[in-house]
Amino acid sequence: MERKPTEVRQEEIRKAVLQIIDSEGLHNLSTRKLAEKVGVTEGALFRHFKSKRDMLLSIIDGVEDVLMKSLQSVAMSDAPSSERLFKFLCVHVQYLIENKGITMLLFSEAAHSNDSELKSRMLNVLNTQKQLAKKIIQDGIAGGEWDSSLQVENVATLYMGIPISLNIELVLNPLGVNTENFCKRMMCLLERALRKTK
Amino acid sequence: MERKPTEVRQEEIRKAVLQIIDSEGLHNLSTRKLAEKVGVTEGALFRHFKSKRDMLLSIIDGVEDVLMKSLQSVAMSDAPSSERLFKFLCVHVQYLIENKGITMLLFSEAAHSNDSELKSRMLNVLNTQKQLAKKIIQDGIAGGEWDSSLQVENVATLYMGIPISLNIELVLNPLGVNTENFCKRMMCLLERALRKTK
DNA sequence: TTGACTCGTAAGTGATTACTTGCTAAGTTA
DNA sequence: TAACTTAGCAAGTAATCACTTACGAGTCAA
Repeated sequence: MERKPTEVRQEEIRKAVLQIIDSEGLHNLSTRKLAEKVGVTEGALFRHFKSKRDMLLSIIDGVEDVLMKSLQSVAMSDAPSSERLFKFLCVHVQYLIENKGITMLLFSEAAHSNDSELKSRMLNVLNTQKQLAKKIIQDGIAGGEWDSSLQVENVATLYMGIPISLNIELVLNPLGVNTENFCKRMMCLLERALRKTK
Repeated sequence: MERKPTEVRQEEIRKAVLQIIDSEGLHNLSTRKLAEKVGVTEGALFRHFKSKRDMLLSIIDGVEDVLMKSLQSVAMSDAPSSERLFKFLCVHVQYLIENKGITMLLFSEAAHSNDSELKSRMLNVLNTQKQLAKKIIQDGIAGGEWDSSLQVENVATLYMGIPISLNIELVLNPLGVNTENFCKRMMCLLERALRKTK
């Protein structure tokens, strides 16, 4: 029976939640499995979070504090647009790789949660990601880097599929995905789509 | 108490399963909700499928028989590659719009199911989609339509994100997505990425 | 030393899960 | 019409769900 301060256990629980979602899916996330993974009894979990829902909300807090702030600062920087877009994609993908359950949690809860606070916060994260991507693309077009006949909205829609493409890759090919180069390979295609028609 | 032949009820049940997955997610698909939606008791469901698992397997049967066969025939046709790719995307997207729970079911079960038959069939569907897309792209490059410096694999990865981008759009913007033009808008960007660098 | 506080356990709680049982009436065939 | 099959119902089942309760043991300040 190992005792740890509540902040440490909370972090362990959040990590375990994401691990279970990543490996078994949200519908297999039970407090029993979670307790087993953390190495405590079910009762102990509720010492640190008042409900399962609160664990998920705490995870979103982390996404907003870490990922969204980074994305925001990249999108608002004054680097050239193509550099910004690449950096944006890298930060985005890196975070999803290091926090593997997030993609499914975000996507699944944004679409299907019957908890309106949870749902709206998930939707907000997705929507903000898209708006930031749009800003970069818009800047690149206005600044003459990219083709002015492009529709910003469409490029942003295409962009939003990319992080999930990575998840599909990892599922189809769990061993051999080159996550290092993933961003470069996708950025190369985005650049081709964005460049000016001469 | 309305009696219907088992084939009719089976189809009603499959539709109801997908409706629930689409609107509330796989983790909210219970036999209770399902029975309510179909308009029978829970017991009656098990007259037509021997388990909940069997309902999902029957849905995959449909995906393989209808969607995959159509995609196959489009990919193998002798039309120009850009026409084939557009048709491929249209057939793909059209099916997902008409069977709205499929995307989440495919994606979620392929990644997370602990049922190995279910999982491998879902993976097979995703993998086949990607392989067919690769064939079209490869043909277009070999035939001189598209740029020979492109990596087929990367374009196919990008392609696989597009149907899910549609889902994200529908979630972010449940009323106002122009699904009519979605394929055209995405195809336009794909064409830009694929065209030759002069 | 005592008393408060914190983090843990074991053993519950009622609700919900997928699924089964025993029965009945409608439809079909002999 | 009688016999059989099919598709429905109401009322169960054990298992699992998220969560609670009552209690104990370590830490630390007064």
